[in-house]
Amino acid sequence: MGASGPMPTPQLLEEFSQFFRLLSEPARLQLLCLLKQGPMDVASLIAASGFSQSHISRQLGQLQRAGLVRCERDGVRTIWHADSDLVDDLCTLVQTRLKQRLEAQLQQLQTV
Amino acid sequence: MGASGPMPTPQLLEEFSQFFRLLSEPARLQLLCLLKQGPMDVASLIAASGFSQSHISRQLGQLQRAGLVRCERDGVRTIWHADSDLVDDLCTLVQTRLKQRLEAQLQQLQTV
DNA sequence: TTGCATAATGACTTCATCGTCATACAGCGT
DNA sequence: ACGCTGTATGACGATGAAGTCATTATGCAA
Repeated sequence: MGASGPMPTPQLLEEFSQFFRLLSEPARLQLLCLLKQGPMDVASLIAASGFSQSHISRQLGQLQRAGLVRCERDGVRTIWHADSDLVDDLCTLVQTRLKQRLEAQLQQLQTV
Repeated sequence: MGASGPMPTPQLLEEFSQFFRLLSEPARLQLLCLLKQGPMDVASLIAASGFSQSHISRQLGQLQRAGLVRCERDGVRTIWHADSDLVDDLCTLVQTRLKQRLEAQLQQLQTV
């Protein structure tokens, strides 16, 4: 009953944590959400986020290495695309959980 | 078609990233997985993980504040429980994605 | 070629968090 | 009361990543 799956290997734990670390930075999460709305070049990302050019470039690099975004050169510009629905799914799960917690806390207040 | 949900508010992005940050540490992930197997006291967690007592205590504190674990005192011992299936679900999603990526890379090698 | 615009990278500072050591706290037994 | 065991916490050094500035690479136009 309480039984659960096997313990993940240390390597897998490491990979999981590395992945989650990518999402642990609001800046990266925001870039991912912006790109989710549609492909954008860096200039547009700067305008939409307020971050510096080099900061954005670095974060996109990390996301690209993880396969969460990809880029396509258009002349002198670089158009970036979100390349996975995974992040949305993860955020949806987390959001549901956050809601449950707040509702539970609300109940507690009302009961007492 | 490519249309996606609305941009999350900055506060929500912050909450998401804080949550993912919790999972960005292999130690915490490991503790969560261990507790997933069943409730344990700190001594057992020390034996199973090899981490120091104070380190484990701190990590459990963070996980508790996020509602991912809860504890119950049994005399002088503290029994810790995993308190959510969320992490398993998140890891499952991530693992699926990692697998897809590796398979894609494998295909590339075979095609070329 | 030169000049201009866009994007990526090196070097650096700053800041947060891990992880440890030592200590304090809490509960049980004598 | 005291000691003993198990756990939590303050203080601190070390490590890693964020974010910026300056520079370099890349592509287009004249």
